[in-house]
Parts: sequence; C-alpha cells; structure tokens
Amino acid sequence: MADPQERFDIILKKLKESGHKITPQRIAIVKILADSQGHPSVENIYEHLKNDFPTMSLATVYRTVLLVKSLGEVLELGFPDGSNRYDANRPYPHPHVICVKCGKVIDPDISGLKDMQKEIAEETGFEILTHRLDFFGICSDCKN
Amino acid sequence: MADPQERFDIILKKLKESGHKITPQRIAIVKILADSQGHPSVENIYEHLKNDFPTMSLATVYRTVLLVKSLGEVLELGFPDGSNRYDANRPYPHPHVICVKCGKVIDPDISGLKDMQKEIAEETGFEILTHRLDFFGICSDCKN
DNA sequence: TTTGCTGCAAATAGTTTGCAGAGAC
DNA sequence: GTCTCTGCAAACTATTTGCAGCAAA
Repeated sequence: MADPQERFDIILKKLKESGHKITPQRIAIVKILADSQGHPSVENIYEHLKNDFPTMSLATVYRTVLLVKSLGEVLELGFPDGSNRYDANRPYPHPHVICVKCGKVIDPDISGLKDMQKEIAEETGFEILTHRLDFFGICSDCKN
Repeated sequence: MADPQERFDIILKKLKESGHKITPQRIAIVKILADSQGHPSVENIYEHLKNDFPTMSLATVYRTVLLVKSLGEVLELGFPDGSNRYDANRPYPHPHVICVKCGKVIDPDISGLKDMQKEIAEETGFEILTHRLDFFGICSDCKN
C-alpha cells in the first residue's frame, strides 16, 4: 500500500497543474480517495463528509471523482448492481477479493497474472489494454 | 463451446420441471441465449425478436433472462456502464476478452486460474464462491 | 378452468446535467 | 474581476413492477 499522504500530494499537484481550482470540497474528497480505506463508494465519501460540509452535494462528489479519474489517479471498481468503489491509493488495475456479505474489499498479493495476460494476447490476437479480476466470497469474519 | 441445441433442450426441460409455462416468447428467447453467439445483450435479444414478435416487450426479455438466471442456466456479464451480456452456452464463470472498440466478446482458453483461486483463498481466509475475469483490449480486426 | 405470462405504462434508483450564485485565484 | 466550482433540482436511462387481459396446460 502506498503512503496516503504522498498520494494526496501527487493528486493535488496534478489538479493544480491541470488548471483546476483547489476547493475545500476537493481537498476533503481527495483526502479520502488517497487513503482509500476499505475502498469507499461515492455514497461512503458523501456520508463521511456531511458532518464537516453540511451543504455537500452528491453531485460534487461524483464530479470530483470523475475529475480525478480523468487524471488517471483513481481506479474505479464499478459493479453491475450499481455499486461502485474507488481506490486512489493504487490507481492501476489489480485483483480484488470481495465479501458478498459485508462488502469488504481486500487487495490480495497474486502471482501469474502478467503471464496470463501475455498468454491471452498471443492466443486471441488482441492487444490487451487493461483487465479486471475479482474474486467473490465470504470473509473469515462473516463465516461465523 | 457446448452444443446450442443441447443447451436449449436442457434449459427448456428445467423450465418445465420447475413448473413454468412454455410460451413462444420464452422459446425464442431461450433459443438465442442457448446459442449465445457474440454474447447477446437484452437489447440485442429484443431487437432480434421484434420481427417475429412485433408486440414483444423489453420487460418480457428481462423477465425471461432473470428466470433462466434463477435456474442457474445463464451467466450474466454485467458491466458498470450499464451494458450487459449473457451466455447460456457456458453458464459457469469463465474469463472473457472484450474489444473496447467493437464490443466483441471472446472466450479464451486459459490455465492457472484454479490455482490462483486456491492461492487467494489461503492468503485471505476467504471462502471463494465465484470470480470474474475480463481482459479489455483491441481485437485484430479493429487494429487496422 | 386455472394459473401464470405478456404487454403496456408507470415507477424506480443511481448518476448526470443546467443554471444561478459563491468562491478560488 | 474573472472564470470555474458548488448546490440544488430536474433530467436521464436501464431495469423493474402493477395491472388487466390473454394463453398454456
């Protein structure tokens, strides 16, 4: 896991460099994204900030996440059921293990994915750009 | 790839056995699903059937797909952008290679996924129930 | 004849957008 | 002072649902 503070600095720097204004709302949202404890959803971020920013709008969270995504600094984990999780701590594709009971998301260490991608490219003739690998199951806490 | 005719027979049999009525609409939808040429979407199925069934409703396609899914006979490939593809020819989790230009979906042969799943289970303490693996890229047709 | 299915239209829910005022620079 | 951002509310879109008539068994 990368250092959240460092990620925060990088993202804020990119925002400034690309000519965007640094508002308190953006600082707060980026701070949560850079940490990405538990892979927050837009709703999580919104709920978390409502205390400090009573007028905070969901639209602002959506727009800020979209902005950071356009800078390539957040990985979006969208799910077909409409839920979405974000990870600006490690903004590159990597596998996830998701608990179907409590929604916990874990980043496992894994080997062999690079080889698999190469194998796929050779077999299909595709130029592979990115990938998505999720395992769904029940975490040790929820087994009991 | 399984034999579409065989898959069709199996699904129809399951429908009957579970006490569901066999309507012309269901026959037509299941036929397309069992074939799963190109991994059709609900919209694809609907468009394909509008000629033969001018009164066909999107709701019926949704309901039938949901029904077949509840029998465990179709794999749903939902994407966060709202698109959804179905495969009742191989209704178990398997990797996909998706062209981001033309939307083509291919089922590659792959090795090592079983081992990876076991590795993940041991490392995280999860009981893994299912998984999803997609590679996104540009197919050989679209490279030109 | 009974029960479940279909088609239509309305409802739903997450996300996006238009606009006017507020705030960063 | 300029120009972008925010907050609100309305718009949007894929999917789901209620209901009345229809059709499979």
